[in-house]
Amino acid sequence: MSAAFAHNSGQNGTPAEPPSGHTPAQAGELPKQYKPADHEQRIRARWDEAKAFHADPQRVLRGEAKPYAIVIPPPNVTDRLHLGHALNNTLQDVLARSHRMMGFETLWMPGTDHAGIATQAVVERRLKKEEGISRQQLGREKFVAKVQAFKDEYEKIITDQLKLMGCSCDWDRQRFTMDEVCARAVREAFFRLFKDGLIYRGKRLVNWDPVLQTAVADDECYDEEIDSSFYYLRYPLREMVKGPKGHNAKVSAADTIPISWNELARRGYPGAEQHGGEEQAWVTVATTRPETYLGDTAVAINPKDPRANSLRGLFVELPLVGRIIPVIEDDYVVLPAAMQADPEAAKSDPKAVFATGFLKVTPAHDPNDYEIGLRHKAAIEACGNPVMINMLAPDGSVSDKHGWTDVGDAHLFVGLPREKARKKVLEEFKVRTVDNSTVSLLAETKPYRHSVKHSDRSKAIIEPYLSDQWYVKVTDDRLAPAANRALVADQRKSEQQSGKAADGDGQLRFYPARYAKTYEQWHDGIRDWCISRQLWWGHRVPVWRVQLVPQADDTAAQKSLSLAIDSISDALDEAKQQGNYHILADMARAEEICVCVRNNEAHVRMEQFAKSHADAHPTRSGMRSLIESVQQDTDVLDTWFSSALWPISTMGWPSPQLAGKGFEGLLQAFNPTTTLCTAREIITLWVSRMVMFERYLMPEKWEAEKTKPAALVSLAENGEGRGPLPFNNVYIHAVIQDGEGRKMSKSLGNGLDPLDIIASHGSDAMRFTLCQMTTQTQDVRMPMVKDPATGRNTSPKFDLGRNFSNKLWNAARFTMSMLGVSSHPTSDIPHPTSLIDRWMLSRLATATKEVNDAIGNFEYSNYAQTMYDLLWRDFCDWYLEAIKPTIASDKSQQAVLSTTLECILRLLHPIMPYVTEAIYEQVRSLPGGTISGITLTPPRKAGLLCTSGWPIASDSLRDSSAESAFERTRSLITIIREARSQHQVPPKRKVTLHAPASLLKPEEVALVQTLALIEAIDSTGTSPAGAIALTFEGKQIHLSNLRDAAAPGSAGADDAERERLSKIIGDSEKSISTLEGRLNNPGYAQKAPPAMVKQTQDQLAKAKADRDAARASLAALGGA
RNA sequence: GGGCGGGUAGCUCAGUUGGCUAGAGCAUUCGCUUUACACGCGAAGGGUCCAGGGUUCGAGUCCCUGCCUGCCCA
Repeated sequence: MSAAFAHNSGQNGTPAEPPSGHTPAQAGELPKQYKPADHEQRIRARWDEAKAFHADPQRVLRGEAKPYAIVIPPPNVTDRLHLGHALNNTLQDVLARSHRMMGFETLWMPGTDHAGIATQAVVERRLKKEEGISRQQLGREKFVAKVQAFKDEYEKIITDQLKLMGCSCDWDRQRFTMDEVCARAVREAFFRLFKDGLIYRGKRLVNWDPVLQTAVADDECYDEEIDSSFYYLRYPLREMVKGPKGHNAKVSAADTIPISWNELARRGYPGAEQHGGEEQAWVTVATTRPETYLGDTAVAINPKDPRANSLRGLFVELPLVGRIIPVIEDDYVVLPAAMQADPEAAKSDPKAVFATGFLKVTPAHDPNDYEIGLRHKAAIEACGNPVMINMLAPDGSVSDKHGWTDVGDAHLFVGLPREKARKKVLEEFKVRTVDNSTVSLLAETKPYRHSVKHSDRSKAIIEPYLSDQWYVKVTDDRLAPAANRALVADQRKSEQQSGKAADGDGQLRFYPARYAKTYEQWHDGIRDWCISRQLWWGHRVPVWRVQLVPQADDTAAQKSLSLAIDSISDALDEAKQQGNYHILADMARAEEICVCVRNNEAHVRMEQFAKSHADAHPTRSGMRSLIESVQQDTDVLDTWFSSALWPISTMGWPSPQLAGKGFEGLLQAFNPTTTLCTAREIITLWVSRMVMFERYLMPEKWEAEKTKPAALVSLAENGEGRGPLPFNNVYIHAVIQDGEGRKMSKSLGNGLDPLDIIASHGSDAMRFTLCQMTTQTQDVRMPMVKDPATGRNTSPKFDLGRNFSNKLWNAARFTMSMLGVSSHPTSDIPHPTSLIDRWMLSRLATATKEVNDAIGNFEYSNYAQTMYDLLWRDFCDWYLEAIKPTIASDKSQQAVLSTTLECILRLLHPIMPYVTEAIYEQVRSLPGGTISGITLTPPRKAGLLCTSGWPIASDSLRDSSAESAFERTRSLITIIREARSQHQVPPKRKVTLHAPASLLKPEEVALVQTLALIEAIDSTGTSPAGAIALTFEGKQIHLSNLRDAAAPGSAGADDAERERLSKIIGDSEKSISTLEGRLNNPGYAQKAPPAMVKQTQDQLAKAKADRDAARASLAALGGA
């Protein structure tokens, strides 16, 4: 089957496998190779039919099972899943499946995220490409319908991908961040935060994408260097001649006069005398964005600048605009390199090199200037200017419609896009001069390469832009600080430092622990969260804005405001609505009333109110004379707002009753969820917000609340940020990079599609490999190659998992063939006493413990590696090979074989669900028998392995004497194998071992015979000529009968033997010198633990014995 | 600028409280159509554990400094 076939299947949703009509074959008929495509679809169908992954909250509430819950980090519907998703979801599935088998009532909640800006951008691009129109041309309603259709398409692709990966999600409960259940949660959360004053509207500088025309978050931007220039503009200096006009009245040029260089010189301005005496003086500002001068409201100088003193109290006039703005002093201004304390050092700072010491201050168009503007509000406003003057339209063109009023002669720039405006400004400055002089307003231009913020989605250069946005006041003690208090004590910095429990109250734990620090520091430096986006795809802000008719004076305005509020309340019948509205108005400004609606019913009423207002006859008095317009806020919420509610919204919060039938008891049973499994950049974007919201929105006494009968549980109470956590553990996994350590991305073409891997290697192989590479580091590399046959990317790393699946398959095939031929076991199986069986059970018990520890600590690589060694090394290489002669007749051994295989299947199932389930179909009907000390609880549903019990292996099975005895036998076998290989003994030839009878017990002899191909052991104490000598535990033993006497090649046998012995002597001597060196160190015997010294002495004795024996053999050969 | 990782065999990575004469898989070499598996079996070669200091009887592991590299936050 081809990769292309499977790939298509992902898109149309048809499972990848060809129709097989497969019924479980008899053991003997199983094919030699495990073909994933022959099984995966059938297995998945069996899981689905049995509803094997459907969680029942009632079992938890009745106390029949403990809960285990994971919510999926909802993938964006923007695109199909990549390998990072495959990793993330495999890790979750391993947790879900293992805990389900351990007896927990396990809920893995699936779903997808609407991904506001990302999805809108993709659909907009599609629309432009396919239909050649913009979303504005299509209109909001039709556009949203298009996005909805796109979402449906990708939601299906993603769901199918997850299913093909084998994810054991509770598919009946699948959610989408914009479905009705989640939307209810969003409205409720917004309402409560709004009512409690934790959501506000404010004019701030945001990252503005002028192409998509929306605010974007920092994480939706990237920095990229561009070639640009520093432009040096001259602003003519003036001084005020008239006294203060009224309070903050506009100062005009007429209120000021030009100031000359002579006057500046008189004021002590260094170097003023070098300029033209009575000509008007100027200052030079350096900028990369000259067009923004239209919005300048000050010019700043560093107070340490020697020129500052003489300029204090002066002004500049903005050319063409004519605006008079003050010279202010602010530490932020970078001093030119020459003025700095260490001019040489300053030369490495490009800003200092390019600086003039004067900074144009444009608060509405630069974040630093914004801060400066706020610091010097009084000085700026004294000139009659607002601190912020916005001179751009949302599309990035120069505009006098968005807050810029004193246009003056600058009208020639209005309407120009950013780039054209820049050119035009430079042209105008170049040809104009400072009054009364010949000095050009444009001093010079210097090329400058610097980093500029771009929008991820449109690639446009970000414009810092002043606009009205909604904010969540996360700095409030009930939000970010409460999130930090949620950390467990030993992961909190403050408590680690003080050594005592401070105000922490939570159980939130990060794995690996270092990420707690990332989390804590994020909250320490957090700023209020801008939650509004000027998009069409998302949850619309549930606030209606009521504009009032302007009134003649403040008193009238306030009166009209009160009347309007009353009339709105009446219209909405607020009293009967039981607090479903929150009406907010700024009494001082009295221009607008905000009505926040809590639910859909309230929304509909508000809609009707708006309609009735619009329909009202203009001449009628009453409401119409008070209210100008009524409309819902057009913004939508940041995607993370709905994501932040995911753990509770998916379970029906705020109203399981309204959410529907399947939601009863879900929150009570599964909240807080157990573990969140995600990537590290998500700590700040998502983890933090989920903790803040849930702690704030859920009832403070949730532990007590959730034990009440369902009907009495109240979800409507706000805590003070002391509510329950959304999850107790946060596991942060690695990021998969390509072979060169680069991020996988579409543009680099180095990404891997999970479905391609599944098609070429099988789902289990992919999962095993991903687990195996998941260590505690932060990045893992995945070398990628293009498959020439399919043209698709793949990686040879997945061969590991494919080979391992196949190994398991064949081990099972062999086991079945062995047990299939035997008669059914009697009811009383003797306790296994043979060395090899005791050894196998001991290894099994040890591995089980290691796997349990690994799962508990999220050590996926250890888990996979332990299973690899158990199955491949212990079970296949040694156990299966060793039992071949005895298995057919040994009932006890049959039970060990059968039980061990079943334990391996169960232990491996969470990582490799398909192949283990497929084998289990066969194994269940095999004769076996139980082994005391091993508990294998039968499946709960439909005989499925995925619902069977996790194996329990008693510690009593761990048998150190069996392990050491086997270890000793194994080393003898290895020595013999090495000698055979070096002497090129034909692989099938059985040789003769000459060794004392006391060396090995009979069952050990049997193992050596089987595994090293020994025909017989000769204990007569003699060995024939031509026998070779081996050293085992410092004693000489011999091997003979290596080949037929007449066989060719025997002539060279002595040389081979000499070479072999020389190597042993060399290796031994190297060891001897290392070990002697250690023992001769005087401090060693005195300070090292005695057991350590003893061990070294033993090692030395053995090395010496090995060397001496090899020397003796070499001498006997007549060698050097 | 602040924080967090990584640097060990040709490649990808393990190496948990210091005890190591440093491991695995892949790749390489040699031998095998061994009736579970060639997606396999047996054997072999391959390392200045980034560099330099320090602590210690003993350092891949702990401490300091530096270099390279990646990520997150500003």
